[in-house]
Amino acid sequence: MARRNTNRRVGIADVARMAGVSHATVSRVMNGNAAVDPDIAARVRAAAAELKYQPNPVGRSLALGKTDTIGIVVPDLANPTFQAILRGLSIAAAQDGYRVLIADSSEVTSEEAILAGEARRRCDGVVLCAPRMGDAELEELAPTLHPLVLINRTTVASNTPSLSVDYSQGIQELATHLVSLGHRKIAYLEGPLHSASNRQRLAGLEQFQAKHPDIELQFLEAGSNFDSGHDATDAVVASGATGILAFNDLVAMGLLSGLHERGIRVPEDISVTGFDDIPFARYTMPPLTTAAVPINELGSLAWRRMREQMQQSADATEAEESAQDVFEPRIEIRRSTAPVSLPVG
Amino acid sequence: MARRNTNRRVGIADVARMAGVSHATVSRVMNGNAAVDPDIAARVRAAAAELKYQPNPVGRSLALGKTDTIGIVVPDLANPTFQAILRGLSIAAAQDGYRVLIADSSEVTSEEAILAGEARRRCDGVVLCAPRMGDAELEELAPTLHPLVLINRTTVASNTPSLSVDYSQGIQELATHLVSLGHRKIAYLEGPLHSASNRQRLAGLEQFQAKHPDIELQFLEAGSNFDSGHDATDAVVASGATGILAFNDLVAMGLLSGLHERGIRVPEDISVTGFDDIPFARYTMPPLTTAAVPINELGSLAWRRMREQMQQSADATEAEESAQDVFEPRIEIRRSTAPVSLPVG
DNA sequence: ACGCTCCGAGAAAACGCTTTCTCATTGATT
DNA sequence: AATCAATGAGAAAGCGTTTTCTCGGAGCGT
Repeated sequence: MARRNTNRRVGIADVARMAGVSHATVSRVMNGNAAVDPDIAARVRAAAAELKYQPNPVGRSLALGKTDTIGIVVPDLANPTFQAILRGLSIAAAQDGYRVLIADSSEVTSEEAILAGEARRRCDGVVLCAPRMGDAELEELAPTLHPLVLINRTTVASNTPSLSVDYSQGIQELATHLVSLGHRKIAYLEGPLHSASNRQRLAGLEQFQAKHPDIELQFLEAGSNFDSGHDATDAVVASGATGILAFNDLVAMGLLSGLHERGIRVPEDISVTGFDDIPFARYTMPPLTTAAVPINELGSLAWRRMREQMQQSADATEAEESAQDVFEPRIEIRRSTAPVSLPVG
Repeated sequence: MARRNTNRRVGIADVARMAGVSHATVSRVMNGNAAVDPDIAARVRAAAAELKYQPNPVGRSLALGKTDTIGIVVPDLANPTFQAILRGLSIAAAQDGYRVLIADSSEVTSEEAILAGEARRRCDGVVLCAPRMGDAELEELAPTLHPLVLINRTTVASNTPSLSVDYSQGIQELATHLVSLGHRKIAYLEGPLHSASNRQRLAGLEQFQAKHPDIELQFLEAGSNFDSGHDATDAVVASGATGILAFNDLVAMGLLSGLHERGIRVPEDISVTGFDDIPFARYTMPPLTTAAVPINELGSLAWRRMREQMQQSADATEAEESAQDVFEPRIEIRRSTAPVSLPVG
């Protein structure tokens, strides 16, 4: 015996007793599974209503082998990108009667695998955002998490869908935009060093450099949040670059603020670009030129891929090749970028 | 029988078989509950490790009568305030080994009660943010949700803790700040009409009016998001007010942007205040004068109250008077407010 | 050497539900 | 009128744990 019987919630047995039928019958009418005599069904329903009976989800989960819940693991819930993914996912999942369980790893990479595993055990599937997890660890982890959908990561086990943003392409377009405005000295404010999406941007810039050997491209350390952009202000000024590609909008905004404090005008003196097009990007002063990622769509597509995968593993039609969705960012030209001003002198 | 036995996950029975002991013993060593022979314990642990056994949380939940999960229902996950509460809650709860389950009512008030009930059944407790739910409905719902903690609402059933922000006080301080700058015509950009926190601000302004009968106070409809602030720009201009109290920072930012588009300078022509001090408030142009609510703290305190309550209902020490925490906003004077400019002429 | 106590492990019940299995009852068919 | 199929409800097993209950065996005292 597990718990004292005191204070029990109303259970299926109570309804059964009140309606004068067996548990089984109550279950049947609640789920509309098998044919049951209309009179009896009515009696059961009346009893259930009278007692305000609501099936215990834990019991159901155990019997059914599903929890109607999916987990999402994110590195940092303070990041607008993950907030937006979470939101898109949550809304889409809710439409199908699923809930989402959060696991915030607080940027502690070593916890991610554990959290993901735990989430998977509690839920019917996991959406994993783990930008800094090592590739090897991811490869090992992924099979144990199935159904799994990856965000901004891919795995060789090709039956796990992944959604990603083409950061390489986006950053190249932003860089090209700056060049088209006449900028010749460009600096990239790097994101976290081990972040997969930072690596993609670097790769994109390498391609860009190859195409534009005449452009002077510098790399400055920054990070992924507002403060790291703000802190990078001096380095930016020292670099002498006229066009700045920030890792993301947050970093760009921090930089904007730092430049403003030093009386450096944007875009007259320096052009700045962000990345992501978070909701606030259009309201900075000046409004931020950035690469727009349809992030809510990403959240809801994540759910769709998850659902597909849960269905096909229910059908036991295993190992189907899964979709690899890549979102092409669309650059959004606002007023933080402008033609380079004439060199003094 | 519920599911086909194919593809089963490794369960306690497998470990028991491998170690040559009973389920019970495995459970005992996994939980360190009773004394078990060190040799046997070692054998069990070895088997568990070998099979990578991880207890099924659903089974545990059923046996233990707890899920180690709490639910939070929010009206809109896009709102930075709720994002921050969620985050604070999630991090604090995680520290105690609890996870949080999200229920986003998407502003559909009629769904809130249902979502809350469902969340409660799935979880060990619920944090409820339901600013627009009717008082009567809340009174009826609250007892069924226990352990429950309310955000920005109170209930007469005084054994449910509630955390709230003193919006009345905050808005009065902001208004007083404007007055001290010489503003005599002030407009309040109202939030959603049925929102409890909007009502509190109105009440605060009523007190303010009583103290300052000479001030001309106008009420303009707006809403709770950026766009509603932006849309209210014309009305603001038409009102002739020189000091604007926006419902919250989002509305203020929208207004800032609208005013900027019309070439109206802030703070030279019009002073604007927000409410909440969301992270972006300090980075608007100009930085926004606002009332700072320690929102992360609110999230973590919500968890503490929840935990206290779960403990005391475990102790069966029922009906203890619960804490009603009210946070006093601290006004944060930035550059969106300034002395009123001399009337022309 | 016998009986008593104590320790520790297995058997089994319990958590709350779903679903298969089984069987009684009814209505139809020959 | 007697057999058969169909219908529908109850009994019971099963989901994966934890925990109580029970009991065998070892250690102790006399």
